[in-house]
Amino acid sequence: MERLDVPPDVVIRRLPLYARSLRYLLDEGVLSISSQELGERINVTAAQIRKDLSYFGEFGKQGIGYDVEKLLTHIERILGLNHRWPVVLVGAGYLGQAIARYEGFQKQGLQIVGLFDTDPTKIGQQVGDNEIRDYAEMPAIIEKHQVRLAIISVPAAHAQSVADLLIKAGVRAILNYAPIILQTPDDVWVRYIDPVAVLHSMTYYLAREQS
Amino acid sequence: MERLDVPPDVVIRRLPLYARSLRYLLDEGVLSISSQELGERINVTAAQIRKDLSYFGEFGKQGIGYDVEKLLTHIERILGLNHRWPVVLVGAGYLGQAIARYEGFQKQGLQIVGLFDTDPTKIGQQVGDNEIRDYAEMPAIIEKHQVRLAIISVPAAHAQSVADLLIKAGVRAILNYAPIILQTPDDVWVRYIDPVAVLHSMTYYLAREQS
DNA sequence: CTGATTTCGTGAATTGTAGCACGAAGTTTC
DNA sequence: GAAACTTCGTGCTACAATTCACGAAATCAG
Repeated sequence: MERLDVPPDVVIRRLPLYARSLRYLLDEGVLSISSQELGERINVTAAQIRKDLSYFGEFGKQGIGYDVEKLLTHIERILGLNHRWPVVLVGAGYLGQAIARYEGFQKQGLQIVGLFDTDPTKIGQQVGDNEIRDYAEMPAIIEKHQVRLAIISVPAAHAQSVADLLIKAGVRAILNYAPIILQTPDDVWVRYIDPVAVLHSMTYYLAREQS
Repeated sequence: MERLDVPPDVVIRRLPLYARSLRYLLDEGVLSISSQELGERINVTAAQIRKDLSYFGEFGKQGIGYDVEKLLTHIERILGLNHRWPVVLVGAGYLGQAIARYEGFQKQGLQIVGLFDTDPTKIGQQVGDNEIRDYAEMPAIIEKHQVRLAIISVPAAHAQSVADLLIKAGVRAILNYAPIILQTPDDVWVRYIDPVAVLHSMTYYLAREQS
């Protein structure tokens, strides 16, 4: 039976973790895996994996499990990873440069096609494969590559105005490293990378341990 | 009435966001704020904020709202942010160095007391206030500063063994930037920073937009 | 070929989270 | 100082997510 329900966002967020684990398994030469075993690797229950996948079809075989390569292909197609996604990166400070140099993006279908900063002393510098450009060039680059995905790594004080610029130029999804909540239209997706908040949530538990 | 329920983890994860917003409000000179207004700033409903806070006490005043400074102090105390937390950072690649140089940690009560790498050419180099040290010095530094919080920014292939070392030396909470799920004892807290997974969950929606 | 075993997919039950809505307590207006 | 407002804290309800548990389908052992 095909499911017709819309998959909840929590499920969508787990799919990339399944995909990554399957990539590692493929590298290890594992051909097939059960929901049980996969779950142990990523600390998720077997039932959850089976239910999550059931939103998209039937990919497993009773008594056997899942064919690693096939399931990976399915999940990548579901996530739209069967083609490359052009991404612009705004903010070329230490963090922005580290992001620009990280091969993990390029390897996983995310191609940084533009790196921007306002600092005139930085503009023109080469960072990995990218040259740092002025904000003024952003709309043209976004148009040229049909970019819909952006990463913001500018100081908090500038993040909102950068987001506004990006959205005006056609960006529909933003990954924001700046420690501030962005106000955006309903049809724009925003997610946050917030290490300080994450650490602060852990200090809560550490503070309560009997030491 | 005092609540006796254990606050769920989702609530604990939101507290740092409330705290941050209150810090901004304090800087802006705002003295008092309603749950409604605070909610609008961080895209959370007013009821949720009130309910979250009710796990810890009664901090507001009917008809008025919350005293910004007082509420911030309360939340910081709840999160254990009334004192500094020593942190070790393992992995001094581009990302690790960017993290080490980010002032946001130091400003928010997180003090990096050790920066480690295995690369002999890096050891001894200065990165911001920290010198890159060999793994061999980790246990001593962790012991000396009573470190319980660590950040891992090494390649995925080494993350698990680094986590094992850290835990053995006394670390109880880990923020992991490596794209791999760590296997740890139940009494160790682990959280992940995973920008590729986050971007991949957004490509799902982008791939489905009528273009 | 039969019985034991494995593992999937999924409805049902359980657990967890968020939001509503209202009494209470405070402020503001005139 | 009374009436209109504002806003909190929270019991209750509705919604969402997770886990259980079982029939079905496949494999394996002898």
